[in-house]
Amino acid sequence: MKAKLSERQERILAFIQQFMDENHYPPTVRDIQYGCEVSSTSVVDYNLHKLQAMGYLRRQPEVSRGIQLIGAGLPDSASNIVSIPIMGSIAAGEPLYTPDAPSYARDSYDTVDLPPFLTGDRQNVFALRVKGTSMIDALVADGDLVLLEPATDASNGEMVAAWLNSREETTLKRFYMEGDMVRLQPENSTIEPIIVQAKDVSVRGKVVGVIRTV
Amino acid sequence: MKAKLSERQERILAFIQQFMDENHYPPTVRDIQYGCEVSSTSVVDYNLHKLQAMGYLRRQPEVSRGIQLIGAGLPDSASNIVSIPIMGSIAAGEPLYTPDAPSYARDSYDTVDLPPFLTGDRQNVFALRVKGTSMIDALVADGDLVLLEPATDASNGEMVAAWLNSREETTLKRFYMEGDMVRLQPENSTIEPIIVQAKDVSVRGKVVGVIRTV
DNA sequence: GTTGACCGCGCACAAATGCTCTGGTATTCT
DNA sequence: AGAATACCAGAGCATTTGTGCGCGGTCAAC
Repeated sequence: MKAKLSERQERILAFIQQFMDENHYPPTVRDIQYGCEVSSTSVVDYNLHKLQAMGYLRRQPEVSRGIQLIGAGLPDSASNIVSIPIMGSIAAGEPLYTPDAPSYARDSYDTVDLPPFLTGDRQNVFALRVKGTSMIDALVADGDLVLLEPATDASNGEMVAAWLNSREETTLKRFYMEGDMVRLQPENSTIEPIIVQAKDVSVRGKVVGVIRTV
Repeated sequence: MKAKLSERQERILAFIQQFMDENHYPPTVRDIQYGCEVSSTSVVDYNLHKLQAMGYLRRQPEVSRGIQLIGAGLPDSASNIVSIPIMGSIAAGEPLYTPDAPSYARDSYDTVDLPPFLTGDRQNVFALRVKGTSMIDALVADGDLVLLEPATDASNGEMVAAWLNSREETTLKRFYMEGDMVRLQPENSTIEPIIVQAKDVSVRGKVVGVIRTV
């Protein structure tokens, strides 16, 4: 089914992409015709049918601009994105975060748009900007963005953001409950774990992702 | 300028959003008419003009489906996503990657959809899945997704994917040219750098981002 | 009441647009 | 060579679709 594309088909495909980037709706047959210097709409129609048969796009019959590109054969479901608020930074102090703030209050924060595969089906995911290198043993660098799901407790082995009374700071570690002690294991196995009384540590959220840009 | 919306206008706005989520092109005036149970197209037109004047959307005159939502709060769900191919894995072996494959040949790979802030304006960004813990000194864990920009050389201090002849493996390090030697400095400062002859190392790409999901 | 802004309704026109029909030109197959 | 196939060109039809126009209703101000 995946035959090679003719030069004209390549061009049409590229044009559709460009068109949808510039305007935010699909082109008409005639848009493509002029944009690709084709002499007839029928040629465009012909090649669109070909491209559809090869799975590069989908068309809605009888509908103007009823073209949607199918990138990489994915049936388009991945195209919606979610806005995640960046609710402060995490370093030594406590990040400013109120778990049950109304969702509309998210408007007051910066946000990042992310594809849903990063958040799964979790609700109320938020992000924190990491300041400093204190999380380096959790494989998190200065400037990284950490995605968190609000939580107040965790299962063993989960990566959590935990508040340590003794140090008065929040840190990212793997969580292990051992009797009435809690072991906070760094992601980096060459670093020693922290073991504290359960009452001296409180979970703030579970880590669901880390994003680093350079 | 930001007047309050009538119930009908709210509904129209919501319908446009829903419509663009389901199909991936804007609705026609009549789509809105039937979708919002309005009795006439002129009413839709009237309200669309209103909404446009209030800055909720933009219309292209004389153009079918020439509607695009703007406006805060509504993440532009359809566009602003780039598809990045996952071109293999990086661990001990050489990742399979041909730099000048035609762009549509990307179809043969899995892809991830990412917002553009992760790639900047770089071209041909691709992704590699990290296998194993050998990159842990670069703050990269097993299963992470590394975003790379193709490159054959690098400036000092840049994070690169480098092939080491002596070890026959690709690794992620910061790149420093020092005379005819190259120092590959781990991101994690507690780990010692690798220093090799310049001829024994070849840069494969620059790291532009790291993504971790748990 | 009268006026006028605001909003809705129905209709109709003209442009935009998808699609088809006919015919042509290469290239490949038999 | 003849037939089949793939692709293109031009013209035109039928539907889709944006837009304008006339009319009616509501409501507050005067």
